Amino acid sequence: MVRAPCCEKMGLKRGPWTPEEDKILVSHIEKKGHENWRALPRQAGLLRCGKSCRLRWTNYLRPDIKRGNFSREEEETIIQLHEMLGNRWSAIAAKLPGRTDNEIKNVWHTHLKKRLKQNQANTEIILQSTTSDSKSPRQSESSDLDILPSLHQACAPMSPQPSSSEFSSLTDASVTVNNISHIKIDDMDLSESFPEFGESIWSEPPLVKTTSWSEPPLVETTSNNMPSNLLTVSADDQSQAQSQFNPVEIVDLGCNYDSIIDDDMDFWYNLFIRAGGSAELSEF
DNA sequence: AACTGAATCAACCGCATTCTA
DNA sequence: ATAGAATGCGGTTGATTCAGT
Repeated sequence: MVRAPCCEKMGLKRGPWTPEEDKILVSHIEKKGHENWRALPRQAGLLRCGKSCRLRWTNYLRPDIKRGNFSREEEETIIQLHEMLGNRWSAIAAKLPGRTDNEIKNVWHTHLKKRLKQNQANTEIILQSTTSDSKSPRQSESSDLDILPSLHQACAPMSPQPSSSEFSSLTDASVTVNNISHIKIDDMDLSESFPEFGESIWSEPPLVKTTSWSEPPLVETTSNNMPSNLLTVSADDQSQAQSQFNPVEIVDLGCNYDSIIDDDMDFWYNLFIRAGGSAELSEF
């Protein structure tokens, strides 16, 4: 049995809004504001519930609403923010002036989710082809990082595609500190992806650090508990060879790994995904 | 032209959270 | 401190439009 809708129960109108109703609502809000949504329809003379009026105003009638198709930039922003925030549509909408949570949610479900799925499928195909060729001498001698260019191509719609020369500069830029390889990811502009953390933490290019599975998770952070620009990537444990990507560990100096709260974990996890990784959180 | 399935998007529902008396 | 009201939010629905046959 379905619970009767509140509007119907009270003899109020439901369904699509008419232009007349829109006019009444807009002119009432322009004159008196919307301090009390519950009382508003009665004051305005509308046969609607307050909830319906609020929704109509916030999703359609608000003067600052931007109509029309989403730009590529807006879509990229949604994808990046969704990686960080998940289905927190209102939080995502807050970063996109003129767009509503409802609109963003719709775009996500109708366009972006499909696109990401396609990207993921492309990635899997590429990875399968790279692992199935493992008998070739060149492949067996190569570093796990060799998959990065093809991985990047698979993710192309999500991020700018580096040229082959850019990729060679990527690997050329690797350095070794304490027997750990650090590879710069030059093509990622993480300051755009995570602007709320300020410019300071992105002042250095992000690094990917390769290490072995046998090592305990490194924990490395800056003094203000902000994320450092290091990710730790396993490179040499054969038992993990079937894994599609190198596992990435959180690098957070001086901070108790266990004490990282859920939101922080989300941040790190999303940062890892931005770096091209793919893993369940439990793998950490 | 008619039909059908897919895509789109406005609107609703109900739970969670915040506010207020 | 607490209960009820108000509001916010995310998931879902269903009417409409579009594209393919």
